[in-house]
Amino acid sequence: MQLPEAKQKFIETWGKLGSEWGINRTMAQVHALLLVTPDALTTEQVMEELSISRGNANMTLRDLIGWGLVEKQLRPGERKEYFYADKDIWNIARQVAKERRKRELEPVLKTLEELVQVKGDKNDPEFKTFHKSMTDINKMSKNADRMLDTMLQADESWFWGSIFKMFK
Amino acid sequence: MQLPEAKQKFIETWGKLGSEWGINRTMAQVHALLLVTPDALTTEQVMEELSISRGNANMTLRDLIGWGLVEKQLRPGERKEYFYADKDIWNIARQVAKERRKRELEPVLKTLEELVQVKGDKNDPEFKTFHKSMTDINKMSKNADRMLDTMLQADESWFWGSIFKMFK
DNA sequence: TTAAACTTTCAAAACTTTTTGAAAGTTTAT
DNA sequence: ATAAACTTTCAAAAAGTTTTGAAAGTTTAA
Repeated sequence: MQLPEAKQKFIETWGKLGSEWGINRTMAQVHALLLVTPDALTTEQVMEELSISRGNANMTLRDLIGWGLVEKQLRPGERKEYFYADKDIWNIARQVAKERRKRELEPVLKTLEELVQVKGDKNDPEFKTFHKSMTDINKMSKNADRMLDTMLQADESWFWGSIFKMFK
Repeated sequence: MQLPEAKQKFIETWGKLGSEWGINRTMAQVHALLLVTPDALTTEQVMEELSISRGNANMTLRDLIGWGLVEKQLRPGERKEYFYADKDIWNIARQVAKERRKRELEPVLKTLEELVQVKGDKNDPEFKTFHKSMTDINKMSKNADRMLDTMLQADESWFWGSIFKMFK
């Protein structure tokens, strides 16, 4: 397989993976493109490479910046904006985990907290089952959340830090 | 908040979370319904409770069985099929992780393996960036995969087993 | 100023996914 | 063998999501 074909395949694969995990396909594709490109690209170049419209390219690039995955670069004497993706995969994973936790997990944790509080008749099986499920899910989510938090700060924690070094 | 309202809220929340993470909303909702219901339900009851069509209920229930989250129960002397969800949240999480790894991560790992092999000119920055990204992503994915695998078998591993006990 | 070079917006169109419901299929009891 | 009770299928419709592109907005240089 030659480089251009390989790039295409990577963009396609990354896009598919993204969409299966709730990330807009185009966003994942633009990210993939920037990941395999040594230097920063302009909106125009992204449009060109992926055959997408200006509006789409613009919105997607802004989203990627919002996710902390891409940065805008300005070059002295040039008006165009250039976009560059961090290529450290560990940073990328961290960043995505962080954002999704904030955007999607946190609101759920808040709701669960409420639902655990719901009072009812302790002899009613309906209530018992509901309460147990809420308590269990809440407990596990909180633990997962704490664990994620610890992992995200792994560099600062000797304990997880040393465990993760095994995997880096 | 009263029980029926709380149930509704949980079903809604679970459904939303599912769809944000690439799981069909209805499937997550049916699962949520079964999670807060002490006993097994029939297709008819699921249709009724969630106001969905027979076809949809049937397909969704079969999908849930395919994910290993729900089991079909048959009662002696009855023709109807009853559906029951495992309520152990640790099992649920394990099961979902296992399935998604198999369905979505494995194919990506296979493609990455190919892409790492792609040969090219070592002085071409295009090639260098591509190759480095592929190698890094591949390495991390493999590690994540190994880690997941270890976690899924945590019960059988003294090392992770003892770490996870802290979180259970 | 002005106009050229860019970026952003958003309503409408295209596309994708999910849902419906009626018809076909299957199983069981008699 | 029949028919009632139940489950499955799938084409068409609805719902949801993403993309387009032209127009509006902004910034900069002269």
